[in-house]
Amino acid sequence: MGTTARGRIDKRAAILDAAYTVFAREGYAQAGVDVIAAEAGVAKATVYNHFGDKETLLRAAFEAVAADALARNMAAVERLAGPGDLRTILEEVGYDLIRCYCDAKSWALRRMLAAEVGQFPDLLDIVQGRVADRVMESLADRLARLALAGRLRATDPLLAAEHLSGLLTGSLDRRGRYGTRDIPEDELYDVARAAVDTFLQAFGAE
Amino acid sequence: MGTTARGRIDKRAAILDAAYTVFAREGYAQAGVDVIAAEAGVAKATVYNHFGDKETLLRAAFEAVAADALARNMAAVERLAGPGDLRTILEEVGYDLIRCYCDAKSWALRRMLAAEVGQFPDLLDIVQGRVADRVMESLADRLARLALAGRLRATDPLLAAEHLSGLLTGSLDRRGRYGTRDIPEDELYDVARAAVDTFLQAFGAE
Amino acid sequence: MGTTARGRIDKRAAILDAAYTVFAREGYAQAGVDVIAAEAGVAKATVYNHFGDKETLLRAAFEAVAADALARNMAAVERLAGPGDLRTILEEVGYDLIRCYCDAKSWALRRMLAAEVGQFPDLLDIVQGRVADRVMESLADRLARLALAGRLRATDPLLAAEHLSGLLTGSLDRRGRYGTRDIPEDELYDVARAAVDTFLQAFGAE
Amino acid sequence: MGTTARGRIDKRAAILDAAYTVFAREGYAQAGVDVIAAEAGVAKATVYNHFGDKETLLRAAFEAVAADALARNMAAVERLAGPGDLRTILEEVGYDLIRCYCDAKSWALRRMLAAEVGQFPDLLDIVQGRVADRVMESLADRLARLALAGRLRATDPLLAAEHLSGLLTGSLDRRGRYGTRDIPEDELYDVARAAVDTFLQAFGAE
DNA sequence: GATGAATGAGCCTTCATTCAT
DNA sequence: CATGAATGAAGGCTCATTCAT
Repeated sequence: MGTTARGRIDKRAAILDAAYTVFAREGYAQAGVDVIAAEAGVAKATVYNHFGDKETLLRAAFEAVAADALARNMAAVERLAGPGDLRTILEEVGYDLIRCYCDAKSWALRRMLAAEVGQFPDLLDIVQGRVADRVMESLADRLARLALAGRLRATDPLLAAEHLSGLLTGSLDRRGRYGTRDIPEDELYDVARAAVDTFLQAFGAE
Repeated sequence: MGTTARGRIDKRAAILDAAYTVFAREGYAQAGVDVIAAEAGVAKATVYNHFGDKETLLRAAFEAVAADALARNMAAVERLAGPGDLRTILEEVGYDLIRCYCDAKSWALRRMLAAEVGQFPDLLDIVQGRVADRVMESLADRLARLALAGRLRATDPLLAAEHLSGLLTGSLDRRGRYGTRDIPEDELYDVARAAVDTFLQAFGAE
Repeated sequence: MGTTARGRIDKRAAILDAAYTVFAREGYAQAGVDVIAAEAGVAKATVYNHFGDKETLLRAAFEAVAADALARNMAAVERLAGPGDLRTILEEVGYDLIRCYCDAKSWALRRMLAAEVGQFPDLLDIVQGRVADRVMESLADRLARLALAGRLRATDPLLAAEHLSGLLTGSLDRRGRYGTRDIPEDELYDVARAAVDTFLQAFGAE
Repeated sequence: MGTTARGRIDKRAAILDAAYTVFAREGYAQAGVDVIAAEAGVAKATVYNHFGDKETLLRAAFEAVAADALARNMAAVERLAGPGDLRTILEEVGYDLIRCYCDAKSWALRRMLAAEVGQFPDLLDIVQGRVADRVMESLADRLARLALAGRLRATDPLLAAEHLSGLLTGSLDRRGRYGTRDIPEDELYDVARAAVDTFLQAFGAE
């Protein structure tokens, strides 16, 4: 009994994992439900028992990954509160955010979103509404507190957040070739440092 | 006489147009060649006579759109040379670049690239190698000349170009919902102005 | 319980049967898998579930018919062992072999083999290696025993078998118009009798 | 003018040749008219200008090859009239007939006939009516004359012809693997000698 | 009469989905 | 609930044939 319930949950998780892996690897349309089932180690019909149809499976997989991405981005942003040298902190947070952006699952999330936004516009709500917007708001909050504390120039904090974000990620699609190339760690750090440098030039106190 | 050749060329162009439209609307995998043929007003076999297979058709459509995008981006960047108030010029150029970025075909180009880069890595060479990189280099060239002329702070021009670009486009995916929402013109202008403002704060002379 | 397995086996057999019928009637290339599926009373995809592709289906159908033909030819040849008047026995065996040769499925087998040997050379191994050669060897064996028993002239038994076979079947392609005409039973018997007559004239003891 | 007519005839012959080559190589159904046209060095439409459709082209090619085969078989049979040692003559004629049978074009003719007799029964009339039957009748004629001359036992000459033919060709399908293997010359000669030996044993005078 | 381009029908194969066990 | 088998609706591609030059 407990075993069964466990088995059931395990299977569900295995399917979700397999689905995301296969969707990310082959794209939603090209991904076969047989392949997902095989990768999850279950029968094809079991996938349907759990998720009803392929579209629902996509959404479920999206939600799982989006939740994970949200948590990791939030954790990065929240470190902006602490004391210490502002440039150093910003560089660390920036680097962490870049790392989140360049995570394989994040690349896949954005690629799949771009691919399917036309067919499934509600995926945007999952990714943007539940993740990107919240992260951006949170970042703006922290920057606002820094401005209040006199450590940054006082401006529209949302704009500052957008610009920091743009400086950090603006070159990553090109550098990472849309997720098909792994950017070396030190290159990532250079990107973060340069972005923070420009950001502080523009938004630094005084 | 010329009619035949014209007719042939017209059909080829019509197919390319239709292909891009349908690919952009439905995604590469979901797009049916029959639909493309119907939209182009030709028989399905004619599509195959011209392009051999669906994949080649995708590449050809990509190349056509990429060439167009290149031309329009280049035209925008080249205006950076002229005389006049630097902020004003930058705002205009920035606005034009944003307009290029937000063109329906450009959205589609990036979405399709993201969607299919896993299956067709060479699309990256078309879009990035032939367009994005060149535009960025060209932008860096112009910024370098402005720095030489003492109108900008002297720094790595490629970095400056990347940062300007990041500031301009960093928020557009979110604002434009990956191309599914039309951003009003004045919002675009605000974005350009804010980006240029931050850019000049960071890279302005003095 | 058994019903499912039965059903599966039934379907497989039905598909094989239908495939052979349709292949024989229309030729491999012209035969549509939909037609085969319809004739078998299953969905087209079921054919592919069982056999993977059309080529494999052809081979499977060949093998089934070849196995059947082998059994029937062997049964005929094995009767050559018994006692009794040699001429009578030879005539009966000869007649049976001719009947095997003129069976509708045998005509089709040879026709399809001839038709497709260029594209699928391994069909030859199925038909010739597993059937024709074995029957010929078996026939040679029996003739050898008859020679040993002094009932036939002692010669190369394989040659004798080939010649008996040639005498029996040499005129059948013409008479049966490659399987498109049914040869009357008594004509078949005449052919057998004449062949045996010539055979005994050449290979009879004394 | 003369040049044009010549060119026209040349093209027609080239198409017929190419058609037979391609039909023989790939089979009627698999053979593409484009391929035939390419092999003939003309445009596809030219093939249609000359022959109307693929079926007619097949018939025309058949007729050309059948006429050639008839001529060569007849030439072989006619040598049966001459003086000289009967066994020697029979062996030579038998060998020649076997050579005709094993000619690449003859294999192809029979293979294609077998393949398409179901769809185009009239091909049988071309091959059998115009060639096989006539050759057999002609052979029977010669054997009858030999019997009249006391050099062969007097029997039904048509039967004798059929049996000689069966002895000669009975093993060739197997030996030549339906035309996919070249039988060495000396093996062919052995076959002829053995067939004639058995034939004379059965039908020799006295 | 010869050609290049266009066509429409058809065919093999795949795949999301359902059903019976 | 998990599974193996079955299905129907497409979809990419080919090819015999026709048309305009």
